Amino acid sequence: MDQEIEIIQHKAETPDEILRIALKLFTTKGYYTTSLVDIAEASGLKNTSGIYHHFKNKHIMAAQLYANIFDSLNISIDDIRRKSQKSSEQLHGITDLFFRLTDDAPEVMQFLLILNLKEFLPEEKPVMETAAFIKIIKIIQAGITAGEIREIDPQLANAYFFGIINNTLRALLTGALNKKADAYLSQTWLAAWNAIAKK
Amino acid sequence: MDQEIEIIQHKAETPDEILRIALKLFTTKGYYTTSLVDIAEASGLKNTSGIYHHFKNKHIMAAQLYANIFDSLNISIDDIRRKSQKSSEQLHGITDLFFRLTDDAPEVMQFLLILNLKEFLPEEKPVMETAAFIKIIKIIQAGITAGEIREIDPQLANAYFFGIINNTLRALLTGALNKKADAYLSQTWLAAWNAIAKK
DNA sequence: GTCTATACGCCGATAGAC
DNA sequence: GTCTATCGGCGTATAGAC
Repeated sequence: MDQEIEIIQHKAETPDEILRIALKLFTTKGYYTTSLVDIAEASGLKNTSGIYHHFKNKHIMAAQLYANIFDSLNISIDDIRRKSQKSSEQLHGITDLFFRLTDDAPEVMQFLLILNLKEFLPEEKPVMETAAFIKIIKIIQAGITAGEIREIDPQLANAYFFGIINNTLRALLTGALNKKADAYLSQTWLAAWNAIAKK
Repeated sequence: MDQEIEIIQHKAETPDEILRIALKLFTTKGYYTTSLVDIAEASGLKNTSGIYHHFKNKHIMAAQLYANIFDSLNISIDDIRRKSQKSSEQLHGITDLFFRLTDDAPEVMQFLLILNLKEFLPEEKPVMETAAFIKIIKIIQAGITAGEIREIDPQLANAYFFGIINNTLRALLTGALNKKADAYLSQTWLAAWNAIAKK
């Protein structure tokens, strides 16, 4: 028992740490209900001035979060596509990723699934037009061509598959389901895949 | 050809008309990005004062919209439950309702599916705890008991079924799918029901 | 590069004439 | 019950000392 240990009030000096804290606040409170004072306080700063040292303004913080999240998603999807040729396995990989993120980085999934991005990032591409999600549509198209997935509008197949996946994750993020995401992974994957699989 | 007819700039005097206009703006622009000046202008008023005549403040407009929408949803679900005993038919009725609303009152579905209500109505019940949605869980539970729906956590079955339904409607509302909602109704109902039906 | 202090604008809200 | 005028406050953003 080391009684000397002090509770260190964590101070976030680096831009990345401040961004992480902003993401946390944006996803729990909302973008417009989070003031720069909130972000400064949560970062252990006395002022908003420190924030302006790293970011030109509040909006650019949101834009950078958007870029970071969709970029890393895009990279992850590239990885997944490289590991396997089959659409079913690629979709399984993406499902694994989303469930893992829900347990390990719920703010990221909140950003993707709960926030109304169009409201505070109107100039950014809608989710479905980002590189990452265009690739998902391509995976589905390939699955249809290969005969793994039944022949329906790829956008519709996407809505069905990720409807089940994302809505389950939404239920987890809002507390309607209370185990860890991982506990629902295998059965939810099956339900989602069955919704679009051929035969 | 009646050349005398003038384009009448519509003026919204009644509280209900103003509320409808506010809903439209909240769902297209967002709650915080919609000012009372915006609402006044869209209502054909020169000032915000007219609005304060009907509503104590901006927040209460959102709260009233919330109450109206969930109340009428609750009533509709009661109607649907009265018409049939079978869970499958009740869920079918709710699916019909949601698709019809998406075509006829997209702002209402936007309010339910796209807006992050917790951000500007933090004191209201989360969607899943409203009377309407508690009844949906009851319908699913009854379906499990009756052997129509397979034996899984009702919250999970709800996530699957309405994952497919709502995500399809989201795709419609955001333009990823471009026909009328009605065009996707029958196949989407089938996909959603198959995701939870026994055997 | 973090502090104090402060400017500036927008928006919600009110008072009061008509 | 709609207008004019205006207030107060909050939140973003900046200037400048240290």
